Amino acid sequence: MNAERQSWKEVRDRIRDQILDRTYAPGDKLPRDADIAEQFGCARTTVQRAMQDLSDTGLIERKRKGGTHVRTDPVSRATLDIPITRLEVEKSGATYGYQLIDRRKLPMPRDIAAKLEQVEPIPMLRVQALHLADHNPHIFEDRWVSLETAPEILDVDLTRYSANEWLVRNKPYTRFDLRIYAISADEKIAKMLATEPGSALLVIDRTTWIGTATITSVRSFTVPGYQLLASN
Amino acid sequence: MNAERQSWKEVRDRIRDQILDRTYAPGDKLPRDADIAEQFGCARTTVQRAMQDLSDTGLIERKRKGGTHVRTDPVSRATLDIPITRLEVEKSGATYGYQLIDRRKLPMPRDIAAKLEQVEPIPMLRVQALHLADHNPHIFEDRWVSLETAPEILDVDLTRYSANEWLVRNKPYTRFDLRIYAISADEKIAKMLATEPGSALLVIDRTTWIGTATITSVRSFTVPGYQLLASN
DNA sequence: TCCTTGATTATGTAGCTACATAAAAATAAT
DNA sequence: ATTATTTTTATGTAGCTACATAATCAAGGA
Repeated sequence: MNAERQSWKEVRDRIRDQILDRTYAPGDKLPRDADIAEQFGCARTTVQRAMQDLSDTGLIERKRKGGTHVRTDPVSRATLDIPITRLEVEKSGATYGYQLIDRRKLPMPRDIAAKLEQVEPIPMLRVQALHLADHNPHIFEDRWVSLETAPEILDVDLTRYSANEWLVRNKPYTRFDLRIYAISADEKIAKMLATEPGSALLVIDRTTWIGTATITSVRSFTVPGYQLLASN
Repeated sequence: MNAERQSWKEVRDRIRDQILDRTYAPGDKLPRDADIAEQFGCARTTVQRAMQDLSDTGLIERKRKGGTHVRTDPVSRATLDIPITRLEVEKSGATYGYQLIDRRKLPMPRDIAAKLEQVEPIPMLRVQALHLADHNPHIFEDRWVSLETAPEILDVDLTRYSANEWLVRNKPYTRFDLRIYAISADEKIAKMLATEPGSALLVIDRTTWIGTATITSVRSFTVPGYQLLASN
C-alpha cells in the first residue's frame, strides 16, 4: 500500500521539530536526505525541498558530500518589503500627497559615485521631493537618477508624478542595496519634515542597478516615529 | 536530438529580461508555463521553478487558473540577516566584549505583554546588557525572557554569556517580528552607549515565538552611526 | 611529508508523469 | 436576471529517474 502523500512543508516542519526538541542539536549532522526520505516514507525530492527551505531560513547548512548540519549560529533572516511610498501611505488609510521640491541636472557628487560603484562621472538628475500622508510630511527623498540609464526621466512631469513611482514602474532593477540608519535632523530636513532640528530620523538609503548599469540612488528621510516592519 | 539542458535560473533570467525590455509590460499576462516551456524547449517544471522565484522576489504575480501577470507595483523585497551580536562584531574585525548590566525577575509590563501577544501575565526575566566592540559600547540590549518557555535561563551565568547568544543557541524560534526605528538617546541610554543625550540611535525591536509560545522580546539600542545592510 | 589525482558520495537540478487545487468560465436551476 | 453548480484550465505539488557537481577522502607519486 501507499503512505499518505505528504507535502514538503509537513516534512520540513517535522524536521524542524526534531531540531527544536534537540533530537538533532546545533552542530549535529542530519542523516542523508535519502535516509530521511525512507524514514518518512516519502521521496527524496520532497526531503530536498524541505531541507532547502530550512537552509534558506538559516536553520541548517548543507554542503555537497559534506551533508546537512544544524547551524550552530542560526541567523535571523527577515524579509523586508519596501513598497512604493504612495501605496504605503494609502494602505495605512491616509491620503497621499506629493510635492516636488527641486529638480536639476547636476554633476555627480563623489559620495553618490561611490554608492553607485561608478568610476566615470555620468550626467545625473537630482530630484528632491516630499511625500505627504494626510497633508503632513511623511518622507523626504533626495534622489539621484542616472541620465544614461534613464534619460526618459527628463520628459516626465515630476511636479505631478514622483520619480519613485515612475522609476519603479519603468526601470525595473536587477539588483539593489539598502542601508538603514538613524540621523539627527538638521535645520533643513527638520523644516522639510515639519519637526524640530535634532529629532531622530530613520533614513533609508537605496541604490538600484540594472545589470551593472546604475539607475538611481535615493536617501529617504522618514518622519519621526516612522517604523520599518519585517517578519518571517 | 535534445536541446541543451538549461537551469531554471537561466530560464528565470530570460523571462526577467523579457519583462525588463517590455516584451511583457507591467500588468501584462504572460503565456502559460507550458507554452513558455515549449518556446524555451524545456520542461514545465523548470519554468515553474523560474516563475516561482520571480514571484518570490515580487516581479510577477501568479494565480491558479488566472495565470501569470507582471506586477504593476513591484515591491523591493530585501533579505535582512541579523546575526548574533558577537559574531557581527568579530566579523568587523573588532574584539567583542560583553557586560551584564542588570538581571532580575519582574512582572511583565503592559507594553511587553502587547508585543508578545500575551494576554495572561507570565513570569519573566529582564536582562539588560551591553555589547562592546573594541572596548567601546556597541549595542545596549534591554530584554525580557519568558520563564515559562525558557526557565533554564535562570541557571545560565549571564555575567559571562549573553542572553542573546544563549537564546539563539538553545531556543530556536518558529516566528519572529522585527521593528526598526530611530530614537533620540535619553540620559540613561546615552550614558550607557557613551554618547551625548539627544543623539540619534537606530533601535531594533525583536520578538520571537516558538509556536504560539512567546520566548523573548528585545530592544537593541545601537551606537550612533550603526547601519543595517540589506540587499537582494 | 606534501602534493596531486582520482574515486566516492551527498546534495543539487532537470525532466517526466500524475494528480491536487483554486479560480475563472460556462452551464443549469431558481 | 440572478444564483447555484459544474466544467475547464492554469498553477501547485509529489514522486520517480537520471545525471551534475562539489566536497571529501583515499590512494599514489614526487
